[in-house]
Amino acid sequence: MPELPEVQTIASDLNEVVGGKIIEEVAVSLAKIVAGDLDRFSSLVTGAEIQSVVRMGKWVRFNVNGVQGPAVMLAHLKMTGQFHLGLWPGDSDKKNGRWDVHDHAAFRLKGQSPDLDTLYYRDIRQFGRLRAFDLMELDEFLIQLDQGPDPLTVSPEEFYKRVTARKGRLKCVLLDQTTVAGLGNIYVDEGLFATGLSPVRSAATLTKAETNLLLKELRRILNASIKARGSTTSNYEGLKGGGSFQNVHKVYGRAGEPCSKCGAPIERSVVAGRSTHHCPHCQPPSKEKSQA
DNA sequence: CCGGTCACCTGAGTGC
DNA sequence: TGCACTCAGGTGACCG
Repeated sequence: MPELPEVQTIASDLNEVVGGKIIEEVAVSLAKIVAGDLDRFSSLVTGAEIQSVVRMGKWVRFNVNGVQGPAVMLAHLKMTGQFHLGLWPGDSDKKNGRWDVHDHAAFRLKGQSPDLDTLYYRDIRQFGRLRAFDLMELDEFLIQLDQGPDPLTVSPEEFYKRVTARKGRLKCVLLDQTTVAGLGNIYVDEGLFATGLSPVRSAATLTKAETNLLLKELRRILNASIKARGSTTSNYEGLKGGGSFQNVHKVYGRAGEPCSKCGAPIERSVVAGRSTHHCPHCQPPSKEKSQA
């Protein structure tokens, strides 16, 4: 589900609402949602104070100060992961909450208002994962993950180098989190449309001017989406509600509708196994951009 | 190195 | 109503 703007929204909502809170108790109702050893996870997280919550690519990163020192909890939401507040799951007592079918982990927070004392992780399709590390383990994990730089902060030179170092099709290269980390299907389609680049163009053939423009357009779109709290199509929302950026998508989810630049119908195709939306007139596969 | 396909899951939408 | 089928914002494994 979520890409960079949505994860950014989720992380900053969390930072505001649970930053500074202490995790008093952890419960996991679906063991596979925690990657690695569950006891290790619980011992790292239980009793820890949440210092801050930030976005790292498409990961939500909780920086915590645990009983045995600093630690980090990472959440990858994949398609349908969400965080929401509720009541600690209990039994008969009316004051207790209940597991929803799709809630898989619960964190009881100290100092939270008594009617919403628990942060739940919910995930309809169960693709997402939670993991926890001490700082040594985190280093190892991040090396193995090999995420690229953030598209919002990467330098144009670095972006040019990373994109053109790859022989694959532009769309695949941008979706690959080792190129840059945070783009997904929606924002790649939107960025390519805004730049007039074909999704199937070989990444290695891009000029410096083209990658510069692509980066500029991606940033413009990502920042506008962050302002709108992201795009809501089905299963996404932050702690404080969903976003509205889907209303200004130019190509994503608009197959058959007229292109906003030239009026030609937007085409849907499949690239890299992902549904891909582009204007065949404004984004021709040849090297040259078509300027009417 | 590269692309294609499947697998992981549930639910919403569509067409018969 | 019901059933069969397709699709979904992500990634990782496997195969040729």
